Amino acid sequence: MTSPEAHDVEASLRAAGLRVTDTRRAVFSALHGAAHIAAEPLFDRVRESLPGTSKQSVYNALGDFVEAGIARRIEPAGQAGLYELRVGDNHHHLVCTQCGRVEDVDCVTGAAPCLHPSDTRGFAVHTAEVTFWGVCARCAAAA
Amino acid sequence: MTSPEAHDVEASLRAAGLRVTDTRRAVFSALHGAAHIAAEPLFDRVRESLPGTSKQSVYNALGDFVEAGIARRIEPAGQAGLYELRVGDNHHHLVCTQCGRVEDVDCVTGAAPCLHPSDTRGFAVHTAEVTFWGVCARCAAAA
DNA sequence: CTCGTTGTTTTGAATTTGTCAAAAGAACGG
DNA sequence: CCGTTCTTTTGACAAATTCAAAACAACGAG
Repeated sequence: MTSPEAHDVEASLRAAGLRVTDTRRAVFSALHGAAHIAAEPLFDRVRESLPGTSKQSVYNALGDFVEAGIARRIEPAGQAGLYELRVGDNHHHLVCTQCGRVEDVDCVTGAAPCLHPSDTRGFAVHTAEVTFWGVCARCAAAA
Repeated sequence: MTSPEAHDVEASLRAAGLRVTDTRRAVFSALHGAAHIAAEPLFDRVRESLPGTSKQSVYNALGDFVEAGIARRIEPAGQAGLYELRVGDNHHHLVCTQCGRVEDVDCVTGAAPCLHPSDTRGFAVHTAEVTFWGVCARCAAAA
């Protein structure tokens, strides 16, 4: 299941209430091939299958996906935004402080928000985003 | 204790191994007056007490403070970086998804990293950064 | 199947939030 | 008080988005 059937892509887009276009198909497929990817490299990938695509269209598609709930945007401090198709399970992220590598980790304790602040300060909390910072195996080995 | 004694500021800077300069004194004091503040508004505040200061100097001072460990930089997705003097206690943040307001919350469970991923994926984890997303009381009231 | 509406893409500029570099100036240990 | 080293200023530069308007395409109605 490394590349989704065209039908699956279309179905996903339609199910999200989005019109099916070449750009969106290509962006969705490219996202499918990477756990987390920034707009720029994703743009490069999209251009491989759909050469004329503009960067703005990629940003549009990504924004639409996030708004529609079929993609999620994360933004580890110091990096460009990353997009992922894995949504709805409130999973968390490991980020390497040296090379920036990002990996998924399952949620520590159940469903969103999965954690509750000691004092909500009057906020209606709906999500707890957890980012684990550390050094990845490769960077540790290199040192 | 809304504004620190000049002596305290100097002592803090020196203790961090930093030379004491007008810019740093002003930046530190301005930071002291706000729990979290972005570079731009902080620059405005600094200019009130030290009009000639350049934005670059403010960025320099903030970067130096972070490097020296006397300030911390957080970067909630979608916002400019925020600086805070509260360091060393691995506390977390509540962020309003509507207005962007940020509040501190004490760490849920003890000291850093305070949480451990279910699977470290080979990472040597040293910090768990938790961001609680929700709607603040004011925004909830406005809706 | 064709049209029209509505949503999408393109193009190109603009914005925000910083970083880089070099020269001038200031801190502080000796 | 001097000299070294660090800091500040100035101004250019850069990355990652966002904005806006005009051209274009999807797709439901007829």
